[in-house]
Amino acid sequence: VRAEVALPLPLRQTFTYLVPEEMRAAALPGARVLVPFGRRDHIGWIASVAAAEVEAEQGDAGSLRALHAVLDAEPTAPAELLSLSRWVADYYLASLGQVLRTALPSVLHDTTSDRLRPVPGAEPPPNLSEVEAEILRWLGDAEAGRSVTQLRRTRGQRSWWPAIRRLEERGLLRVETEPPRTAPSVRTERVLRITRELPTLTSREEAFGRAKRQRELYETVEEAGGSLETSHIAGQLGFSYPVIKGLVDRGLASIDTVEVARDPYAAADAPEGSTPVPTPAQRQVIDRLVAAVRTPSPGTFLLRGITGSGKTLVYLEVLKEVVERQGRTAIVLVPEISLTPQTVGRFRAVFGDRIAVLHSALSPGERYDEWRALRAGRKRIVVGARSAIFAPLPDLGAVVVDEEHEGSYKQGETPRYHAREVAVVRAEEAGALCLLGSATPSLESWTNARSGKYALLELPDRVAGGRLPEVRVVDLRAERGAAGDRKAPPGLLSRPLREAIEARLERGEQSILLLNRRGYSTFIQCRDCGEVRQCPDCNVSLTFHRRRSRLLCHHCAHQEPAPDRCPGCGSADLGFRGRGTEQVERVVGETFPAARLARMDVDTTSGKWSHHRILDRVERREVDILLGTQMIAKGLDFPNVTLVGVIDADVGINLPDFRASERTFQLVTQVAGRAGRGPLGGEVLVQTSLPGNPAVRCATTHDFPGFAAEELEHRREMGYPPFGRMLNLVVSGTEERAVQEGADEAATWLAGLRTAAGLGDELDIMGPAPCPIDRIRRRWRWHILLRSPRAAVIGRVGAYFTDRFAAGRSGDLRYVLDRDPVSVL
DNA sequence: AGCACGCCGACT
DNA sequence: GTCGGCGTGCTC
Repeated sequence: VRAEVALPLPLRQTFTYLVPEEMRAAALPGARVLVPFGRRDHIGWIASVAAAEVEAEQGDAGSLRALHAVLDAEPTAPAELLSLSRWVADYYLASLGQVLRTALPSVLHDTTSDRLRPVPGAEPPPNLSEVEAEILRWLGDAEAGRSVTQLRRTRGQRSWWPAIRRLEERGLLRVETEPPRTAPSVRTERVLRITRELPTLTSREEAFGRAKRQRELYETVEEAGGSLETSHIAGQLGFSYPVIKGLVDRGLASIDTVEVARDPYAAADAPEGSTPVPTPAQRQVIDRLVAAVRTPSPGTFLLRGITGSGKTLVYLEVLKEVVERQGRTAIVLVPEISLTPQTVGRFRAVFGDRIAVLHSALSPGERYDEWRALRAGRKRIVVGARSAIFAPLPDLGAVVVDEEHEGSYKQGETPRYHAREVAVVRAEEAGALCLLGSATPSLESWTNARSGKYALLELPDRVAGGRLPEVRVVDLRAERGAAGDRKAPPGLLSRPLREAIEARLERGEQSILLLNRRGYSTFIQCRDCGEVRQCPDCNVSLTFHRRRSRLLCHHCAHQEPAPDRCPGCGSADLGFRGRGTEQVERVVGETFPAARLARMDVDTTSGKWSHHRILDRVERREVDILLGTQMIAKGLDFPNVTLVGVIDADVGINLPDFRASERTFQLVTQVAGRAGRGPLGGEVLVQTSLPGNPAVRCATTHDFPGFAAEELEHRREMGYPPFGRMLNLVVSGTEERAVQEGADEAATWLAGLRTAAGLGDELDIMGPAPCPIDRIRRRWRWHILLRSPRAAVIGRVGAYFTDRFAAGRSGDLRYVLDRDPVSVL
């Protein structure tokens, strides 16, 4: 009997192994196996087992090797998941093994935890082979045993397993496969916590004197809500341990060993008050979905509900039908950033502990626990980000994809799948309902809904008679000319926005300010020689982060101290260009000294639960003005927020990416939706230099259909999605010349394929050209965009390219194929 | 992806 | 003269 085994390598073929007699019962498709591969062992998955008659035809068993072991009594990837993974692998041009690795908890395949233990008192026979003798010698009489990994490390990489098995058979040692570790009940972490507040500037100057880095660290921790994990401070944030110690020695902070912050999701409670009763509009939508979910193939629905229209209640009612009345299971996908205790709380209020939450802060063991609970049917609903689409739920009844337009559903590394598309396929295969929800649907889904491929449902009004907030456009071009407006740099806080904020402060209401750009200023330029400080490893300028007093690269981990003079010519006249959230924070702070500010962007939320800490403060009204990047645009529901200000709606609108306009529209619409969610009503001010731009104009008039119509027209002309399908092929390498030549070669090869396959006008090859960011992490990047009206053409060409062109090459050049790219930067 | 095998410069 | 660089090629 032979098994086809999928390995988590970038090789799309499967490998054939002989299945030893005693493993036959367990060697089922989807089971994990340990196999010898080249000189080492790998964990893979059985893709299929050859039937006896097929085997007879193949002959030649001589070159095949045998499985070392089947690691599962029951396959970890049930048939349903295996078939879904196959689809993902085929569609996104990855190997089945790579997909399974992403789909299943990492403890199942990360490293083998096999331990070798000597058998006490066993007498080694004289006829041992040299390898066998070596293993026994190495193992000695270590009672606790030693791992195969250790063996490899100390004795070298080679295939040890056959010898180990022989020794095991003769009773000279034992192999114990440890079950994957489950979550330790208590984990600890070292946390730096501010113990003394320094409210005034003078007190700060006194406290720190010339200790600049300590002050920067102090303020960084302060920003993150008063405490941060030391590992994070020393790692990602780039402070050294002496700086941490300095703060402690000064008596400003302490280091505590704490039991890990209890998972806030575990404690997420039901919100106060009873579950709302659906409005007639919601009722209608719910009824249609419930009717659908009672049929054998419910299909896919797109629910377009404006911000505040109560989509979550619709989800809850559908889940009640599926889980409570039908006894089936359900998946709810949410963008990672919206996975807040508040969101989870609403689900928990109804379904209690039948819900599993899969979020990024789970340890591998915790993730595995949740996974097993779902698989065993102990939990019936999973709420999670992208990869939760692979949750092992038996008898799936519904898949909900909230904020379906979100780009974060697309995975940025292999396999580059889009969870929304996988959701549609999985639901279809399972006979489950697929429900996509958004206030600003992706143009792909919108088009599918309009063409009838999906059913369209709409919630055009806010619940409880709430109205969409009034939007005022502030034309920055006019503002800039306005005389006498010298209180703030032009373009950051216009007079109308300033007055609006002031009014909120007076009334004790809250404001949200959006600027989708981190840091203080986007680049530093010498006013004398014009030099802009670039990242040494990427072709982008470094962003100045004032609090940390450092220049950071937003594309790699590079950071360096901020210069006080130009490194090129020595001039001290440095210009800080382009504004980010840090600068907004400073200007707003100076303009409204009494206001309590909170800033929320990746720099203030890098600690584990810091973004919940910030949002909690907003909820408790300890914050008057919340400002930040796109992470404040989604899902927040604070009734006391009556003002939303968009500092610069034009950020990103001119990126050389065909989705730039769509993203701008979505962002502005979504953030505008944060205003006026309570009885107090609300107002939105949008500052822009491009009031006529369709994305900006439609967002300010809450006009999704108008935007879609206009943008779709443009996409049609250009043959861009959803009218054409695309594949972005990125060639990268460390030698600029070689990358360009590699890209040329690839393009020529593709052009030849086009001719040979008679694809003529069905395949458009654009490029090669340097990627808009043409160097990242020392690798030069060129790309070729393939475009075709037919998805099948893209699929076939992509598969051909990976298997016939890219597979044959190794070395410095890498070829990455991104199907249905979300961004082509 | 690893990890081999295989041909040309700086070291004991 | 050997150690070691990383350029092709294969892994059931």
